[in-house]
Amino acid sequence: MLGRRVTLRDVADRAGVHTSTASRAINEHTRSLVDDQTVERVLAAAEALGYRPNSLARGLKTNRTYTVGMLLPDLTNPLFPPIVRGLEDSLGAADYTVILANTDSDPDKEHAVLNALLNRSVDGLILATAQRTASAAIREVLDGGMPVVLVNRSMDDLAVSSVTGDDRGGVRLAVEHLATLGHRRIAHVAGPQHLSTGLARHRGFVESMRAVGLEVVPELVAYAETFREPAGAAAFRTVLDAVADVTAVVAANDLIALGCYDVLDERGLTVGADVSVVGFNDMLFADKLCPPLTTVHIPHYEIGVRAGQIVLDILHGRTSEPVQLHLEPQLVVRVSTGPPHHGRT
Amino acid sequence: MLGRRVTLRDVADRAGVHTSTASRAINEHTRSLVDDQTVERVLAAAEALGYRPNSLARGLKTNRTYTVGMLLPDLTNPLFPPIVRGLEDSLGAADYTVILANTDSDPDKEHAVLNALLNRSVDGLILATAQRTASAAIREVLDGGMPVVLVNRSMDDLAVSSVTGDDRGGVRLAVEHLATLGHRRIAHVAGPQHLSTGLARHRGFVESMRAVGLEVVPELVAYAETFREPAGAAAFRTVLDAVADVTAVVAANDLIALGCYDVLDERGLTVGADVSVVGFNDMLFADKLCPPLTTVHIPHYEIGVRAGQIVLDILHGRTSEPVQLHLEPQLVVRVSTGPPHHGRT
DNA sequence: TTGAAAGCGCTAACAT
DNA sequence: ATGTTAGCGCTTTCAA
Repeated sequence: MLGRRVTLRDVADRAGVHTSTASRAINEHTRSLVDDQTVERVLAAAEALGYRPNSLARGLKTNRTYTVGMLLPDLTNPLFPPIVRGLEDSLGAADYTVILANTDSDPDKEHAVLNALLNRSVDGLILATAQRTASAAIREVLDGGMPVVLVNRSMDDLAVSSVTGDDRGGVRLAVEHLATLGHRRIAHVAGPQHLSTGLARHRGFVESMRAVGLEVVPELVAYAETFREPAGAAAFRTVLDAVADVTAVVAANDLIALGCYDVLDERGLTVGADVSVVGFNDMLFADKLCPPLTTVHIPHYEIGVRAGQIVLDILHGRTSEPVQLHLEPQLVVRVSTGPPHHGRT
Repeated sequence: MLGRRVTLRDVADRAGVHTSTASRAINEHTRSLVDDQTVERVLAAAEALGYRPNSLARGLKTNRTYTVGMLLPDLTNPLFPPIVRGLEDSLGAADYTVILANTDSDPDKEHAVLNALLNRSVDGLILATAQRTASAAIREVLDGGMPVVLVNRSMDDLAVSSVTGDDRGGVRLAVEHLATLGHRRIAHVAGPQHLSTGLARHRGFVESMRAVGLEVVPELVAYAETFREPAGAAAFRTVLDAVADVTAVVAANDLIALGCYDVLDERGLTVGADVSVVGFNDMLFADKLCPPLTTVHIPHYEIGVRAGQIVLDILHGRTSEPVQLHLEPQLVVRVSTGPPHHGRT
């Protein structure tokens, strides 16, 4: 086993054919060009020798690496593993490999890892890091004609395909749920507004509040600087400090909801009984939290799957136009929401 | 930007040198062979043209891809993202890329994805999927001389390097904690015994119980078929059915601990107050569970970092012998443990 | 249906 | 210090 790797040449020799014939026999889509018996001999030889095609050589020749890069903020954020799995599963089925690169939401790092990906001649790019307006580096990639699909977040530029949850629709579900329970003073801890998710969920909040006949005073809305717990907590504190009779809050995501939990805890209030909290995403263990979180489920695995299919479509030239997919959200009612405690106006 | 990719040839032409000179100038470790002024001209030309080396061509020539493959059961398991991040961070710093492959703990799938990785000529392999005895496919890779590092789990074969938590020591911490609280009838829901983690934690349990002077009757130990919640629940049920006065349980990991939570819930018992539960790993959100889980923290990110360093050592030829690293665990006491409720014998 | 020949972009002897 | 040459393993015209 320490010997040289077996090459197509070895296979061809053993089968008594030329390498080009062996190549044709082994490559599914040229196989029809060669005699059935020859195919069999070649395949047998390949099998016997334990041949594995050298994908570098193939890629060098074909200008295809069968590799797709994915930029994401941080794999450690529970949002991403399911998306990545979906992507790997759909891309893997077509013999594509995905290479992950964490940016830690740092533009310099994004630039660096993007370059690393491009150096490896990825055939396409999945971006989970999109801002509403593209950075220069991303702009360049887009303009260069690289197949790109956005996941989770979209850009204002509709010329690039994206697969996201239905942010506005999802928040509507949350607001309607709370309104139905009898809440009237509903707060929103919004996410960063330079991200499509932060913006769309905020818009969804305002819209739906109006739709159910509730007033949105500015004090009911605070903006978290990031989608993480401490920022969510900080923002929610400002709301509680500003308005006394809040009975419910729609958090822009589950981590922000967790921040709201912390704040309520601090103030001796009980999540669910005193103040209802709704999250967004239905991340891993949302059902195991203290208390189990009512949240809007987004099919993250499927986001990955669909994104994979879209790059594949582009790569295989069977694409039409850029698409914006908004996958259907679903409200999951758990323990963090209930009727308002004191039925104030 | 739609034009042909710029090659070394283009750079060489612009700099007025031969491609081989350009190559030497661009490659850091041959740069000293060429005149300083020439280096400057080449680098300037590369910069101006936006040259990026074709890693396929380079790899084809050098037989190095600067790529390391990682086999893991499922990225979606909260155990792995931190390990992967650690790995990517340490490997990335040396310009290596990691390619992930999920096996879903399915031998056939493992075989398939392993092949996919080998086809890509990975320079090394990180295995988070190791069983105590290697499968034929893994054996073959090992025998072929591929640099391999095991993470999280090790093999009985000490000829292969591994980076794991200190399983036995970790469980000892858990048992001592419970014994100190006054527990005497302590159960163990063990993990699969064909995995080093399952075995070592079980051994650690038996050892430490003896060390603190407690008896281990067979009924106090049950074996979960997998490291997941339902299997943990099933196993714990058999313990509770067999022995009435259990006041605490050491779960082989956090997910199994969650299964124990479920069972106690079913039976109207309160975690912490009625029965203490200790987990293992300190996975994401272990502190947010209902109730927050007392568990043994394992530095997963660092496991990844160290594993990356070890492959790098092997790859750079500065390795000595295979090593077995056991990173130090730490008991994190939270709410799921407390003194036994009824002070029976 | 198969073979011959060229070449993808790069690196590494070898020669100068 | 630089150029010449060959070739990594594969695919793909082109010719037979």
